[in-house]
Amino acid sequence: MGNASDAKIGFHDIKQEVIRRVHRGIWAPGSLLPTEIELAAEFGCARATVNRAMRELAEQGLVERKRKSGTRVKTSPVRYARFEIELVRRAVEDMGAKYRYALVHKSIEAAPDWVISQLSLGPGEQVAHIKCMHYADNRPFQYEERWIIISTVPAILEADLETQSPNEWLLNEVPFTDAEITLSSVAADAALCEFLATSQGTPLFRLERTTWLDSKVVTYVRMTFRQGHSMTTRY
Amino acid sequence: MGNASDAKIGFHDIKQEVIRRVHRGIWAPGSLLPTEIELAAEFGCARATVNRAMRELAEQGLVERKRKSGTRVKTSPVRYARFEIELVRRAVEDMGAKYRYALVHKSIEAAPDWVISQLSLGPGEQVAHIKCMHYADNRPFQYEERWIIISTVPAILEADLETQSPNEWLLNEVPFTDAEITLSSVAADAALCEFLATSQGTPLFRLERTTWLDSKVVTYVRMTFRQGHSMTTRY
DNA sequence: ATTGTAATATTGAATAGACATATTGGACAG
DNA sequence: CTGTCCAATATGTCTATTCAATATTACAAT
Repeated sequence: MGNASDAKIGFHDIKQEVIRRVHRGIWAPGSLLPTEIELAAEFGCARATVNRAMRELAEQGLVERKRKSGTRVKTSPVRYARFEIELVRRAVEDMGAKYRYALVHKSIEAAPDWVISQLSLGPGEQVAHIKCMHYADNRPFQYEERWIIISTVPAILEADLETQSPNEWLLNEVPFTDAEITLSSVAADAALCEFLATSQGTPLFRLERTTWLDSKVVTYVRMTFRQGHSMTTRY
Repeated sequence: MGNASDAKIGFHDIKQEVIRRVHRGIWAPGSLLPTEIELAAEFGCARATVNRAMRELAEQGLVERKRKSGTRVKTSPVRYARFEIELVRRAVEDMGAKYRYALVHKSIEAAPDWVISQLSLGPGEQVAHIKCMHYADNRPFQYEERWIIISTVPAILEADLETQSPNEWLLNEVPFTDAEITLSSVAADAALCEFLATSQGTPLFRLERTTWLDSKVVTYVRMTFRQGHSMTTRY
């Protein structure tokens, strides 16, 4: 077993120690850290162990690594916050409320100019334009407006969106490789007032997402939440 | 060198293949995956390689792993979006604008009731209450209102916040172990109108953050951005 | 001076083997 | 049937070694 004084040190310990040293200014922002080999010697472990620790610290944004150059402390340490993007159904059910979905509008049309420009589509590209509502305990929770690119997802033409939300349908039917999410704050316009039962100008939280399948746009969606909605994360 | 047909497969390839199989339903949600040893045999690589692939997929939220039980596809695949939380100075400078900071107010006082309750402080806890502005090219960019717990950070009493923003001061002086971030949408009130040069009721994007050092609250801050601000991430 | 090239240092990744740790499920006693 | 204990097993981690990728540096050729 080995006695208490020489407990083996793992990549966790190394991470902690490196973080401590950076915090204490022993390794200043911008400075070059010892090489993996030197650190392995210092900590009395294999280089792979140091490598894993440093790799995770780089992932976390504390340090930057480059082959041959070495590892250095980032000058302005970036913090990341990871938010869970739930399915609306889940978000509602997690609150302990009853979820209900309703399709408001579905049409096949040529993409409007602003959509074409925002998504870099070809002119005259056909899209499915969908509007729908998500309710929590029969009170409006989220208004969703979505454009699905037909040439990427032809199956949407036969999809039944009366009972299943487009998000759930897409999740089951269409894989995607990339996504971009934007969070913002918008004022309720006439349509939003009606659907979200609020008054003109009310500040609302909006999440927009575009998804791609290998450089072809799959869909662009705007989800606007009821008044007072927020997103929280801990780390 | 080996010929082209037997290129070595790496953990990246394994990740991709697992993702593909889950998407295609070959491995259904909730189902148990083969063990690392079996997968290593299938892919013709070492178990450590499979391990890394699966570890990252678990990190990503696609699968769940438990010792002895094995690895299974998550029933409701959670998507995470990771947002970069920059220092305001950086955010402004990254836009190519000139950053300017101004302290608006600093006082030492007993924490107001709502702060005590929100942060679970003891009654009569002393806090530094700070208000300040961040400008981009001399136009308002962000209004910051902050409460710093003196018993956790006594050094704040001597901090010079005329030239350095509290955020930067804290970053250099005080480590923290946990943080909670909340994003929301708020209407501009009288104070916000004045500082952010906007009109009453304008929807604004707000980021709130509480940080702890080992279960002791360090600070709570509310950062409200100018009209039109948004946060974007790609994954 | 500039450009090309080769040597070299450092991280990135894979392998095979070993031990550690948590958890399940069964054997067994009560 | 119930609770306890133990063995089997899958993941978690570490080691030592090898090779690959890549950025830097030095130096030579133009």
